Amino acid sequence: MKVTIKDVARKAKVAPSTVSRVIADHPKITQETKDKVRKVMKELGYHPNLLARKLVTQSSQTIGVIRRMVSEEMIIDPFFPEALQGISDYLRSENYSTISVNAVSKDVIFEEVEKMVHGKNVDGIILLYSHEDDPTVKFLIENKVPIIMLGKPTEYSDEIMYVNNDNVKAMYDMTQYLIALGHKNIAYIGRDSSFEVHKDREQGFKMAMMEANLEFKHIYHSVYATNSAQQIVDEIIQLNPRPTVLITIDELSAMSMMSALYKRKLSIPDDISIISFNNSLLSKISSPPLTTVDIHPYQLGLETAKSLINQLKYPEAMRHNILVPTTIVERESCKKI
Amino acid sequence: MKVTIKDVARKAKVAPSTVSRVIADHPKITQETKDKVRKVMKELGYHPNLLARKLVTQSSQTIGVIRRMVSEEMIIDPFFPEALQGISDYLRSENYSTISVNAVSKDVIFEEVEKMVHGKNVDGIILLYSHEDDPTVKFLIENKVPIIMLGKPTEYSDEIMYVNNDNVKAMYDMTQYLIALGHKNIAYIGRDSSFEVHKDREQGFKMAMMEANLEFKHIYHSVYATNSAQQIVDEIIQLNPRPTVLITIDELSAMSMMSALYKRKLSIPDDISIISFNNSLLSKISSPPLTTVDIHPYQLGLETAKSLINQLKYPEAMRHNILVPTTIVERESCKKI
DNA sequence: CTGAAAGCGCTTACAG
DNA sequence: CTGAAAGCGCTTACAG
Repeated sequence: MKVTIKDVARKAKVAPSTVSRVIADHPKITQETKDKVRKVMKELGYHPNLLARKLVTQSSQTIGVIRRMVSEEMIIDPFFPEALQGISDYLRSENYSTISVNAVSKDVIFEEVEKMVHGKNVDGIILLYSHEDDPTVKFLIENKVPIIMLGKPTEYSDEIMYVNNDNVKAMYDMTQYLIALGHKNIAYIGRDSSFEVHKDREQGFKMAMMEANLEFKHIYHSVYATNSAQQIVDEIIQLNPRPTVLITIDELSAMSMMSALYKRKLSIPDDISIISFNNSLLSKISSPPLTTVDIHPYQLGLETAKSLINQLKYPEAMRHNILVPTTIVERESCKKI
Repeated sequence: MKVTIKDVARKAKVAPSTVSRVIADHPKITQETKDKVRKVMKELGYHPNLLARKLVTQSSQTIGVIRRMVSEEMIIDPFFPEALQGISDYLRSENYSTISVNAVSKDVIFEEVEKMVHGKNVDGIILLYSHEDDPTVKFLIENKVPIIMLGKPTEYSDEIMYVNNDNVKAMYDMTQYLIALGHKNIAYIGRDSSFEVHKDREQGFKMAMMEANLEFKHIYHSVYATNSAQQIVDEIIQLNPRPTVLITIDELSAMSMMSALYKRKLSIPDDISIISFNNSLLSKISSPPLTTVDIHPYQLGLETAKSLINQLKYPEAMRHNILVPTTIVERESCKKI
């Protein structure tokens, strides 16, 4: 039933080592023997046992992709499937498999990562999140595991290569865009700033406002839950003067703000404008379609994977981080005033 | 640097086989030697090499999760991350890893599955899709790979165990619910019926309409692209009499319909009602929040994983399929008339 | 209760 | 250009 390299060798009347070399398409094997061996492999239905190969080559040809959700709801954020697709498409093209860990709990993540690193199950790790004081990062650095971060490292920033957007600039640009449209009273709805991305975005917002000599007093930090959105919206619409535009930092946040606004009988963008980040399909099909910053999640994922594979191939190469540019996509949720 | 079972054995003055038995917590090893060996493992920082173990035990302790997207946009459907989470949570609890394949192309999927099966990289496969004439399913059956399907098999239904909702009943119930609310003129927006789920839902709809002696002439098949949504909506609103409610079969479809309706200045649910399926966070935060059928994706995923692991543990056990019940969740997108 | 030995299915110096 | 041998790091009958 199970056919191994020995069976092939026997039937083709060569040594197992020769069969192995044929599989690897070793240049010094004659075409003749290659053909002969390959024919036998076909006949016997031989397929190499990858486990055995991994054991001897000491390489797992698989990459661990670690994702942490701060909240249960983050699971449906369209950023992740798109980034993950970029990662797995690239890894597949390089003949790597991906094994993924996704959890809310820091401890679960730590355990899983420890297990896969010590068990030699992965050649490298992609970290899809970045926040302060993360034991997993510490562990990976100490064990010299090749890693790359999609996002911006808070610690060990000299040792971790990363791929990211320039989030300060992205938000700076977006704010300038709003100002150019005539908006002066802008409300900013961010998120928990223990994540680097949110710190950066907030900073970009403040920079642009300061430069334009505008006040930035309406800064909120939403959590994913919907009632918090309603609460924020209710606060905002009672402000006098009322902000003319809401900046949200992802599509899920934008959607819940819109819901809350509709509930208060406000229409978008006639009564109030709203903009967001990501530009997944969700932005296109929302009502109305969202003006948004395209952060190119697929591209981010792809570059991240590429960068890690490069690290594995050329461990001595110069470290360098990659910034994927962002672009503003105009749709119908934001009007000129 | 690298510490193996031999190093531990030497330092603990026992045989490697004893160390191995300590790792496995073999009952016949005295507590004394266990303690001694474990102490040395700690001191040396020993961690078992999982690759080696897998090779000798002929088990990979990993499950392949295969997903096929009919369209690029399907990638952000919130059904999948929730189902996947259910799967990976369960697998982790049983000490299995998951390795995933996600692609649009049938050929890519087939190749990847072939590679992981032949390479002994997986102990079993979870199929997250079901449609006609799928070479991957054929391959898995022929190679006697343990599989389970989340969805309903079209072929080999005697050989494939599956976990599913009763989609006929789910849609039948929903249609009855709408009829009870006073809706008589109902438009149904389904999808490509080469997927089993869509056939079943459509059938449930027709059954309920027939039973109530209502006509069901407004049946559309949307694709994921937004312009098709606008087209369908434009057709529907010109009908005379105009349908009072739209049935959509997932949240993405619902969102794009709502967008298209808003563009034509119709308000939901005052001018027209809309209902959907899934009940992820998206339904809650949409504007207005969607009345929807909860198909319990997390539970579906969990049961699927559980069922596969059971198959692996007890290969001789009776096959049985699992149906996860659905529930209607009332929100604000559908009114009584 | 523990050890010596064989073996899982490959790859890769080392010879020739 | 190809083969014989050793070895990757474990587990598991088989002895004792």
